[in-house]
Amino acid sequence: MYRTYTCGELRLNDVNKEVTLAGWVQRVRNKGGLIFVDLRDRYGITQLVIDEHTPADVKAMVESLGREFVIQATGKVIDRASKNPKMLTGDIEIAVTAVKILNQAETPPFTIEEESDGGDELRLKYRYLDLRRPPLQHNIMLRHRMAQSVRSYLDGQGFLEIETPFLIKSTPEGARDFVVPSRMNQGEFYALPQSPQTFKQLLMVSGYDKYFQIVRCFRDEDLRADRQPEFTQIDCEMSFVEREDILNTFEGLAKYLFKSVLNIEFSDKFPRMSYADAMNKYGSDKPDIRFGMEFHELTDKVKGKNFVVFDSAEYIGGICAEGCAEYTRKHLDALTDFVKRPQVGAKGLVYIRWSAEGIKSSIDKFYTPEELQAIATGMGAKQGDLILILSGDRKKTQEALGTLRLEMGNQLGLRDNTKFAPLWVVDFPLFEWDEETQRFYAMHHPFTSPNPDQLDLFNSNKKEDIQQVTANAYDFVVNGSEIGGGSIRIFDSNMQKQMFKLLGFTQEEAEAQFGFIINAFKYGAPPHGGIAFGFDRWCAIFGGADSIRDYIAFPKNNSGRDTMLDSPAPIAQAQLDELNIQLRKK
RNA sequence: GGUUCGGUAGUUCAGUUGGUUAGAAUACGUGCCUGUCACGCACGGGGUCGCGGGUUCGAGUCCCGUCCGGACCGCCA
Repeated sequence: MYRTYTCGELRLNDVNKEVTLAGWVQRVRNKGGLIFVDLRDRYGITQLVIDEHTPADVKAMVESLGREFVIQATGKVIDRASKNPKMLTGDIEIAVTAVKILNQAETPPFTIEEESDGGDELRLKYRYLDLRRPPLQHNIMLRHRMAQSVRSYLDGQGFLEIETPFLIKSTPEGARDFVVPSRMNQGEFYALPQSPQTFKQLLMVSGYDKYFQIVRCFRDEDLRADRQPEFTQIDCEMSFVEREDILNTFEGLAKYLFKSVLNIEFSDKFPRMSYADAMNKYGSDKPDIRFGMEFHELTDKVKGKNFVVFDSAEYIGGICAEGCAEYTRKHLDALTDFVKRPQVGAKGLVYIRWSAEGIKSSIDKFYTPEELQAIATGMGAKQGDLILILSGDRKKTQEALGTLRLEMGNQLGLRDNTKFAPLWVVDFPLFEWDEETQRFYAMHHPFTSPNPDQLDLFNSNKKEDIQQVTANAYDFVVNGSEIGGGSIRIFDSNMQKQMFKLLGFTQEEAEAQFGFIINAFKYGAPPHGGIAFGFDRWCAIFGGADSIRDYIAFPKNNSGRDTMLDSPAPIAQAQLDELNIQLRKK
């Protein structure tokens, strides 16, 4: 037997037990006559002690230990002379009588402790070492608990976990596909699924009325801190349901996870907000409602004072930053630079400071103090507050103001990662008009149904009507992060035909791409709908982190590379020959 | 595809206007140390300043190119 206990479980009431532990040497503190060794495994750290009672050969062996050696240590649990209240095992230590080196280790390139000295790139390259660190181990364990809770809840609700294929067919809509060449069908390619969307709808046709899967999905698009080319979804679909049924079922899942993983209870129903409200109040379809600072539209209130910027703007809106009237000119300039960065895209920033000395603004030339005070009061501001105003195109300006709002939230410490504000966003537009290609795209996907009260608009074929159609779709948002989204699907073939028509598909194109599902729907498709959650993101949010990378055991870097494997990589000529693929010279 | 920041010791970083032998911390090695737990003290080894070119009497520092990495925009139905 390699061990009788783990390095995390021994306590004062284990004193005098003869134990054997196994693990990695985190640190050796050699005091001369007295040596301490921190022995680590995934359960914790236990201190080994070598003193004058320890056999000389054991002491010599301990003196030869290096960081990350794998050892087995036997000894007696003793009450420590000097306890460490910061450690769970800090009341005891092991008086070592025997040590065996199970494996030596080279000195690792960074320190493997709570806080590593290594940079991100290096730690990704040696991911297997980074994963030894307690913070990463906690993340991986959190992910495990989340997955178990999801299964336990959905199983309890009668859902079946059903696997769907990874080698499927490429479709030009949506994200770029990862493609896989077929050896047996030369010149043809599989695609890896962006999601099991069509399969789960087929499973509804097959009568499995509650389906779920914790499943890997693939998208060949550029990465972000919260986006990986392969990621995991909690993919769900139900039959004989309306929107309300779905929202209730999965609000139940969310509450179950909050309770079982974080021990946070939500007694009230999660708030719901229309897409239009979200854009008008927060400039985002995934608003962070941990704090207020809602937009106030000023478009009709501030025009006509010869301030050309405002007079020519389609939209003027502002936010009120409570207690920020004392911001210095330098600070305000920095905020101006922030919104003028190309990523945000505002042309400038107008401010109104309402301090004890009175009202001061960047537009004093055009507005009297009384007018400015009226604007401020109309926005619910009081003395001590700072008002920030952007103007321009409606959508772009709202989005920029939304970015500024989040920045102010960050600066004012209003975005506390231990607080959670879940939210359903509903009534999204069904279509997005693309100027470049002069056609509509499905905002969600082409199987999303319009809201039941929108059918006249949906069938009208007029561009201005179509643009207004809202979808029977919903997103689940937590703390400004989109955690999940779904819709009630189209199950009527005439409605599906109209959908393809509006998206600019000919009958033949629709047949070629989605023939299998159109066919399937001819044989008795039940009304159905579903939702998919970004599992990695959900884990990161629960862990209070911005990046999903630390919740994925082996993630890719910003350029989609695995620096540990050094992939992607070229393949052998023989492999290419077998696939009948010839690489083009650059 | 774009914007922006970075690449100097194993690691994390500093390096002034272009000027002597490129520094610190940490890690590593050796020695001392009986209550450490970020142990302490002393000594020591450790550098193709990402790579290529240019300007200059002289380049870690300035210029051009290139590679790599981070954040973001586009993209992500």
